[in-house]
Amino acid sequence: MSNYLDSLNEAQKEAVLHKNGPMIIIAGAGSGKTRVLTFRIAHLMSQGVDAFNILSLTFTNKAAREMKERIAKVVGTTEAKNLWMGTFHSVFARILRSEADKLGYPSNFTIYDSQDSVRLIGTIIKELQLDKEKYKAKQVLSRISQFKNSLITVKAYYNNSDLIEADKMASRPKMGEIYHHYVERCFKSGAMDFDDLLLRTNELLTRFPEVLAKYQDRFRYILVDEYQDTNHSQYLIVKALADRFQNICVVGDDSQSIYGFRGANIQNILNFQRDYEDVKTFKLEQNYRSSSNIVEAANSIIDKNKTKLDKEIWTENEAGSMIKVMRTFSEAEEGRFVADSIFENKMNKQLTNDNFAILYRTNAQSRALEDALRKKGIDYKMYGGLSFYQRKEIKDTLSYLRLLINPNDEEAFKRVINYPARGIGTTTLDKLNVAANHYGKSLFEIIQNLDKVDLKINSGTKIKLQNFATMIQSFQISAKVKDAFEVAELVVKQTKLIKDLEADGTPEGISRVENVQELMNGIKDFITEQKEKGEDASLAFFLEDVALATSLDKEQNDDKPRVSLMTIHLSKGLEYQYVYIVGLEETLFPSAMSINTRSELEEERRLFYVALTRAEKEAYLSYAESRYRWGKLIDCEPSRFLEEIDDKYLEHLTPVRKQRGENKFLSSDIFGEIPQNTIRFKKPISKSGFSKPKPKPTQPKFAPPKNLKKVSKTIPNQNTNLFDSNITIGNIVEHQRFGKGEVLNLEGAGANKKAEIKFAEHGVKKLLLQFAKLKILG
DNA sequence: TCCAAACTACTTTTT
DNA sequence: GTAGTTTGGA
Repeated sequence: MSNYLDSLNEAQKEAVLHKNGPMIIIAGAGSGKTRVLTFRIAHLMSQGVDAFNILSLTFTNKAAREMKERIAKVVGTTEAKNLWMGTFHSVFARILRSEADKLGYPSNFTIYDSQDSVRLIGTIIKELQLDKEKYKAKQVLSRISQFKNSLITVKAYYNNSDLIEADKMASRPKMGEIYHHYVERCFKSGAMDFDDLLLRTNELLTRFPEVLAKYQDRFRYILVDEYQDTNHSQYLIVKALADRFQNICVVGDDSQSIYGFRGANIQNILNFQRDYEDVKTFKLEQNYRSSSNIVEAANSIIDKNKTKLDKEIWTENEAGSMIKVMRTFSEAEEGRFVADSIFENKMNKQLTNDNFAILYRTNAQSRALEDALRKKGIDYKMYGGLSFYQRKEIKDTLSYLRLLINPNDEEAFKRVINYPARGIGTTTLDKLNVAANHYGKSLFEIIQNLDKVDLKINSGTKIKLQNFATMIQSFQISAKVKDAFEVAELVVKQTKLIKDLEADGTPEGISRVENVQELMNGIKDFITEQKEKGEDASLAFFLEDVALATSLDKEQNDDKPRVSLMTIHLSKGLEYQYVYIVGLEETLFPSAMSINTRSELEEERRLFYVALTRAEKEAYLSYAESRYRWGKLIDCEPSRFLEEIDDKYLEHLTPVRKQRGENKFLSSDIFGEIPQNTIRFKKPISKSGFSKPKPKPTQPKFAPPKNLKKVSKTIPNQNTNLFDSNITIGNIVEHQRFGKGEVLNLEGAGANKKAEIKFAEHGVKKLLLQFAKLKILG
């Protein structure tokens, strides 16, 4: 152990060696925080603390796994295994399962993801016959989420006239009612949403003192990573558990608090010293990760924030290159610039793809970047976005599995009752719903007891429902003797789910089949791995793992090194030699939603700080002058954050565009042109560098022609105005989805003009020319 | 009840 | 530009 200590600096060593009592480690970006946490846990164990008595809460399950592995290297695998380590959600889901009966929940409760929650709220809004324009399911959910994270139960809501008044003012007077129904429906379905996992834990610990005492006694040492991103609900859990022994160690960096939107409370870390007595404070201020240019530039940004703890991040690393700033005229050019630059750096420095990351503010930005990388033949992997587990076919398959584990799971039931189609439509489902609400039973209980309820459904439908119930019950029986993979296989076969997808025949259908097969492989891998580790390999646990895995946890194991694409939020805690931060434009980053209050803007600024401090060697910042957003081409202004970095850390790049014939450049090939290289020049120090002087005085030659955007907008679009075009009978046309076909007949005029077209693969269809995007081939 | 075409809303970030 | 929802015809 002692030789490990030698590798630490003074501040780190002190933090590792401090044993008892409350402590806070304020750890700047790249200051070796994970090392400190790892060694601290290892050190505690070497001092005789039992692994069972240590609870360590991390931000992702991946981080927990990695830390466990590192600890295992110091103290041995068997010992490390006994550590309680994971995200708040997964650790407390585990505890809630074993204590579920106290709260009236089944131990096999389902975990609703946001999609399930939104759907349920949508259903409730419909049932209450509320205006869905005023009550947007997503917004309602985020409001309810706020309540839950602040421990405002339905009862507390009704006792709080301020909240009621606020919702009235927002013309949503029925908020309480929706909240009430939502909580009841979740409970009846045996389901907890993400917030429930924390809220119910709090309920468990407050309502049952003996349970609290038990876990207080178990978790004698508690460590919380990324403490700046904990919400009130998490704060209270930690406080309750640590109350007895007060061996609480929180680690965090207020400058990296970026989850305010989901209820994270930066005050938790700012006030930690006030919450506990005799708090020891440790500051890790030396950055080992980044070049000093990057560290200092990042400091110059975060200095603009008013709310923060006092600390000074510094580094001994050499200055390194300037931060490169790139202005491009479109998002497509931005993509090409990034791809070219990665390619260039790879070649010049003989690096593999995994040394590069591209970070963006919103997931929607990934498309242009992916296109550019693909064209350049650079392998990449994208994190987040529409995740595998959120795809329809995957959710449907999982819903069967969920339903057999917990038949009361309403959302799962509704997804699969008529999928694949078995003749149970909305009418029947509505009747079932009415009955379920009337009897206070779940949908599944209703179809199990069709004889006892008066549903006014015909006998044919009744048989279909009974068959469905029987099928699910047979799965349940199989699940008792078979393992998760075998059950899943049975389900996929019996329900003809794959067959249904295969019958589709379209490319999308084929990829859906592949996805389901991929899921099956995933289940297989999961249970083999769990069995090897001697851990829970049940279907129920697989479902929990899926529900609580973060996007970073779901990394596909793949031998190829790949460039990483992700949102800045996801990049927290990671590091790469070369980092590209794209889309530095006003209303995109900072987001238009976050420029109204000081605190929101400060969070955006912290986000930028996080992004920049991911870089070890070089950072590239880029912005486009125009970009497609919500389907329209809009003009963009450079982000204010660019101006906030001291110019002495920056170097401005401009793409060299082909000189010969700007006409060609403006042709429809406009997005296919690839700049061959980049030219570097140091820009004179001037703040106005980012405002848009056009034409740009320094490099008029390279500045995009003023009328560029107009030109690109008016590229003849063959899709519009076609309804009065020269399409005639006998033309061969191509449709986006249906492919090639022959025009058999035309009818109507103007906007109502329709064509009857015989498609090679899809038969004869009648299409409104106004909408059918037809290309005339001859 | 089902299917396909038409329409719409979406884009801030996530456990 | 896309996914999910609504509509209308069979």
